[in-house]
Amino acid sequence: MSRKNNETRTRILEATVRVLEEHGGRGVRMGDIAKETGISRQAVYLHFASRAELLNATTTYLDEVLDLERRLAPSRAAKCGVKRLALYIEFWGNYVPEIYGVAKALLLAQDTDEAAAAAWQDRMLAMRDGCRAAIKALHSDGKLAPGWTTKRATDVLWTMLLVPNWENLTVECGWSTQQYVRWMQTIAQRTFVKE
Amino acid sequence: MSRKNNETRTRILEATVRVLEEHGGRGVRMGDIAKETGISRQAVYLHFASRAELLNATTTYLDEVLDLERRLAPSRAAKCGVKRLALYIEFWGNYVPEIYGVAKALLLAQDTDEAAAAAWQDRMLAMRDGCRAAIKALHSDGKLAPGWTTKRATDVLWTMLLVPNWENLTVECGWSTQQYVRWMQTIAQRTFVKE
DNA sequence: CTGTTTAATTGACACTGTGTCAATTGACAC
DNA sequence: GTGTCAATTGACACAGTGTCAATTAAACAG
Repeated sequence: MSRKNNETRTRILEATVRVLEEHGGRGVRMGDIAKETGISRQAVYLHFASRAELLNATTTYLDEVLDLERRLAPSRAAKCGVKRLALYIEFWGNYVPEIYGVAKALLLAQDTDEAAAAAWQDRMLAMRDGCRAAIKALHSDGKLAPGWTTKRATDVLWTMLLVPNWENLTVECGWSTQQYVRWMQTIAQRTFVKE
Repeated sequence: MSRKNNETRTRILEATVRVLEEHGGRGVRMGDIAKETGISRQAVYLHFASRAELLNATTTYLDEVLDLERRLAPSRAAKCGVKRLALYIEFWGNYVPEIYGVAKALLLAQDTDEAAAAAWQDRMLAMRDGCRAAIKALHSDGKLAPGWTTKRATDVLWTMLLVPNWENLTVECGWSTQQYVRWMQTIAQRTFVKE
């Protein structure tokens, strides 16, 4: 029934996460995912219409499993803008490593896949909202450094937090996630906070 | 003869730049490049062994045509670290838009193509050297802000200047290249320069 | 227990894109 | 003219995505 149906769907999603994480999101084919799930390649298409849809569903699945909302709570509850900025960076910096494989796959699929490009765009716009909220909190505390508009500061914070930046600092430069979070907080502080 | 041979090779490279630029580096096939050149798809393989080699050769070609060395000269000749940092950012910020299409294609080819990944890596490491030189100049002027090691500052500057950051600020956020350069200079100043 | 439903399987196929190969054309050089 | 070499055409192998039809297997309802 629909019960078994959903179980397999979940098994596919779990397998996708595993295999994508293992390969850093690069060069993973539908057949690899099917094999990891323990079903035939064609059976995957009984649950997901296309590779892009599977990748997209996997990000949503990860958001649930990793409890995105709970993780976002501290930054949202921050009582001042400075704190909110720091907590948002902490949240995101710890979240990226967990979604990295899937994110990278979605990012690379942009080449040929229009739907994948749109899905990625969506996720990034959601992240942007978080950045905007942090900057606005800073602004309404009167703590936004001179020279910044809300829009421009949001743009820069958003860009700073892009996945390729985390990727470069950790994978290429050998930083730990903790170091990444600390320094991003420091730079954001120096860049956006008055005094 | 080899004369005609090289003319066609150049025509292919020119066509590659054109068509890649036009499509933002996304979804461009060997056949598209051949068509743009005005030759058959197979003929492209008489000059370049693979897609990755063509993309790689195109970056080298662009470096020559755009006179990379001349553009690098001002930052190299800077008489103080602060100036060098600003000039390097200016150089790079104005260079990226000109190589964007090819860079993006190379970036996306990483998914399946090992050689493309290596080629991109190489280019990025070269850019990193420029960053390191600027940070070292700053350091030997005694102007590197407290808390930074040369290595860590280089890592951050390098990451800041990554292509996806330029892409996000211009394509997604609508910044002009001039705005990008100005703000990157400002942020780098605030982040790395003492006082 | 039987008949129905539904997930999954197998095998085949269409389609696209990369890369290779063989046979042919056409221009230019000697 | 003959040889050389770039380029052409057409065919092919190969990998990956997505589709389809026929079949198996298991769960479920009566």
